[in-house]
Amino acid sequence: MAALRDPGALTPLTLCPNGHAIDECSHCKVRALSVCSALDGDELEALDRLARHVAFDARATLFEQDEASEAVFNITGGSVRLYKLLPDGRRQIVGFALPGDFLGLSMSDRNAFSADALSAVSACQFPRQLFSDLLDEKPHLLRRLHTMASHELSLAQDQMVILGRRTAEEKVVAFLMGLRKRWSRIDGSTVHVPLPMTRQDIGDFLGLTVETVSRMLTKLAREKALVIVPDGVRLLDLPRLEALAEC
Amino acid sequence: MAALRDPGALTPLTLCPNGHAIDECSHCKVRALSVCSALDGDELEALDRLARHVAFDARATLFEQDEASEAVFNITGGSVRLYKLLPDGRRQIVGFALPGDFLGLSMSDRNAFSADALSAVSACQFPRQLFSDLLDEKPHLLRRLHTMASHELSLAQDQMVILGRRTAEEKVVAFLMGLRKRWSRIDGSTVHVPLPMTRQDIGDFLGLTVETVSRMLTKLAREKALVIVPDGVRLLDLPRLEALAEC
DNA sequence: CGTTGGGTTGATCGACCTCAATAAAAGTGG
DNA sequence: CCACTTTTATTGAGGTCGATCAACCCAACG
Repeated sequence: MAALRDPGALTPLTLCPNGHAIDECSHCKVRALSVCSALDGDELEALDRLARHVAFDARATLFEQDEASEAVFNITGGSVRLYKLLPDGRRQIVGFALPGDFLGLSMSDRNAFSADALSAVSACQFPRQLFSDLLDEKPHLLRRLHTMASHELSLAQDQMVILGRRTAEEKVVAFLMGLRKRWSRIDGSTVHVPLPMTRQDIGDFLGLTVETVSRMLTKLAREKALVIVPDGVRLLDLPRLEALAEC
Repeated sequence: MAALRDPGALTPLTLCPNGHAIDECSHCKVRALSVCSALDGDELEALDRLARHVAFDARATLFEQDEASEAVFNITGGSVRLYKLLPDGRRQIVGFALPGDFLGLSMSDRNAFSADALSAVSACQFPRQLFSDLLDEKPHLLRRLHTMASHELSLAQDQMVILGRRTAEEKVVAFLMGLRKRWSRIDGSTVHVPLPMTRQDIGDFLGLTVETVSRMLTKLAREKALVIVPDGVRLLDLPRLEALAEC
């Protein structure tokens, strides 16, 4: 695990040769959440032969918008920011990838967005074309991928409601509640919500400015709905927060 | 086709018995755009056995948010509004379905949104469970569905940029340009953009009020960037509009 | 006809943005 | 380990874009 913090690692590092990968997978903490779940021994083996276990330093780029897509990733640790840039510099973050999330669901040949590491990130990397070929051989894997893509689509539509029809306060609360739900599947935590991204990132995800995000968080803290802690928040008044996030 | 305008048709009508359905399909105008494309004879036949050709009057409901999903649809004519409602009545339209579009890509057992007809609509309807079973037998069909879902996801992410990081004017222009692109694949038109939805619908899609949508359209018309015509707009200054929509 | 549902236009208001200053935290190099 | 810089976060004052409220027009239709 020391390799994760290798200060020179601006490019992916192979943590272990493919020959040992089965061992890696059997220890994988996000197996049940990831694309690998619900695959039988045969399928998992085929998938595993394609996998390279890689790590990225915080701030490293996984891939960039409009570039040819060479690989797809299954995130096993850390968190990743996914965003689109407008020509004039305005930025919209389209999602944050957490452990268990899959990048490249669409299998398209060009990246629809950029992705970079918010913290040290570990991932399983698969060559895109080989992974795509495998999908044609393993319908079970394809079905799993489709289920994950459908879930992503559903989250994207929820985000549309948040962006289009909610107030600044509601946006921030909905964001926290949504993130809390996702973290809880990973680390089981209930009231502590780690925020590995900056206020600016949250703003660019919610269609707000940094200042407004900061103001809303302090307002919620002043009203004792939550406490701001180092690298995150602790939720205090869940009923009130759930009412604000509604549905 | 008279059945499409049957005034009593609040529930789906079968346009033809299943036995004739192959004939229906061979005449289908949106075949190349829809889920049916790129399927071989065997697959198309299996799909066809499940299909019921149905029609809805304008304003009819195809299905409602949170209800158990009983069927999936392939739209063959007309247009459909897809939306989510907040408990307090605020509405976010998550998309407009045009001919060739598929409703139910996610195959989930509950509808993530409501759908109702903006105009008279014709569609191929498939029982959800049977369609899902067919996906397990025909990987080719699943792959096609996944490709369509990925495309939807990409559109949803583009919409996030529009909702989160664009001005009212840019939103309206981006909406028109996006719709133009979609219509052009169906009817080949280039500068005429039919708008079967109300200004309110456009507002609820873009996160704006009716008044703002109306004001932006008149502004664009005043500046000779477009002309407002009955049931749509005609785009005049494409370079200017493309510049406003950027990327 | 009157009624109803869309659409447009104007006047006013307020939620959020912008600009600016400061504080706190995290690196960085000696 | 401590000065120094850089990045991130907070807070305040003032401005603006789009919302709200209200009036009116127009076409469709019973």
